Amino acid sequence: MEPIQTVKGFRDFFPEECAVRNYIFDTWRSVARRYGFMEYEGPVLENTDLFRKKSGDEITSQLFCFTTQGKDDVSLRPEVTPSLARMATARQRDFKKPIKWFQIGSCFRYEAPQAGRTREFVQFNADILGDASPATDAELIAMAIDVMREFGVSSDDFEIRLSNREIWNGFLAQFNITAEHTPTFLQIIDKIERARSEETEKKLNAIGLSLADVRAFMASADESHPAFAALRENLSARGIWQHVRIDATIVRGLAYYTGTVFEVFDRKHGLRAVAGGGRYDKLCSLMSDGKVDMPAAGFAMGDVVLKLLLEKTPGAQMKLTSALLAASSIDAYVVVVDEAQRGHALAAVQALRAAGIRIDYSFGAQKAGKQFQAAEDRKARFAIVFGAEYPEVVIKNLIARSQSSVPAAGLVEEVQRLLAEPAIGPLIA
RNA sequence: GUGGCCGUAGUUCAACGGUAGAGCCCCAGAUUGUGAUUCUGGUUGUUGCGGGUUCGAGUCCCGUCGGUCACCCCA
Repeated sequence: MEPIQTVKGFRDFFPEECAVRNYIFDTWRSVARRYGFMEYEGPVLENTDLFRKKSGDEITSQLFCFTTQGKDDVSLRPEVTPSLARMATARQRDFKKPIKWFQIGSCFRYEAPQAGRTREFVQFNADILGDASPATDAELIAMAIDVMREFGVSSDDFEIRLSNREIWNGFLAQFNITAEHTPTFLQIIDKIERARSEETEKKLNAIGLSLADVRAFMASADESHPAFAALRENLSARGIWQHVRIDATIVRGLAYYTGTVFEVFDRKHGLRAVAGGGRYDKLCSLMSDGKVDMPAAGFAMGDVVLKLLLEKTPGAQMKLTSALLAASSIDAYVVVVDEAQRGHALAAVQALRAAGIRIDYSFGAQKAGKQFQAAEDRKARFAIVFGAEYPEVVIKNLIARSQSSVPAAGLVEEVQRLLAEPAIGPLIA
């Protein structure tokens, strides 16, 4: 019989990987809450029309879509912004503005898996709706920066590449290029650093432009451009403008963005963008058929590229390792040396756990050596030994290799006292 | 969607077209109340799957599935 493998591009999370995933989620969540964002969640499965409405029919080739028994045409979500737009516009009068929401959840895209790209991935989404000011854009960029710093990724390792679609609109107007050419043009700009210049020149000529004009404009679009003035002032006041670099080639594909656009890039490893986002003032109107016209901006960060970056960045690697150890270790392992004391040991296990102490022990009779080895394997800080001397109980510090003895009646208090002391030894978080 | 490379024990990898192996891991013992080291023994494979060539295929060929990388795309 053929073994059943995971579906192409989907992942198992064994405890080791699951701990990494939890660490990433916890970090995202803690920064978002620090910024005063509220967590929400939408359905993983949506009517396919929701995504067609935003992006057009051709996008369905990269959707996980199928027809249900009830003949509904549905898709696993490739992103959460359409769901967010529906939710926010449906009840927008119930929420004071600005609406600051974040979300963490799986998304799905039917694409060829490769480095930094799977078919199932988790995105962190942060959005601010109902406020069109540059202060909103600044808040989102600041949060993106703080998320990276919270992971231990420094300015040596990442940067924010910032642009604004308005500056290209101004450029196109200056050369009297009609709006119908805008998508084509932005696609050319998106690829300008990767494509050969003859190709780019040819494509630009086709819509009445020249590469020299575009290059000249890009060189002029530095941080002194008026489109960046308010953002620059805001982020400078926070002391984080140095993370930002103006890069006019950032246009974010063909999406719904209308103003500020930015991406988070690693600076050393040539990875895909870690995060991307920007202002999308027309999307709510589009998704609500014009009923709700609400400005919005947001960004999304995926877990796959982020994890690659964390593993390649020494400072982030250290934080990750210590978080993993803290998550996987236990406080104490109860060693039953004299099986006659198992009842007393179980009572102590219950009492210690009730006090919030992380305890493990062996289910059956085991030689003492095995039990101490198990305590070591579980990265326990203490071993609590139940032997013939009961009601005296031995508490052994597995790091310092010292031991003491307490009456069973005072065990919980004594263990709490010992745990409150700073651990002596390496790598205890 | 296109192309390159890869697929052998739980894992990391060997094996000229000629009997499928090793390290690690795991389990047990040496060791009757203390973690290391060491030693001993043990479990595990239709060589991803399906065809073909051959006296004989893990090895060569075709297909397929999966992994990986690049291109396309990247909401």
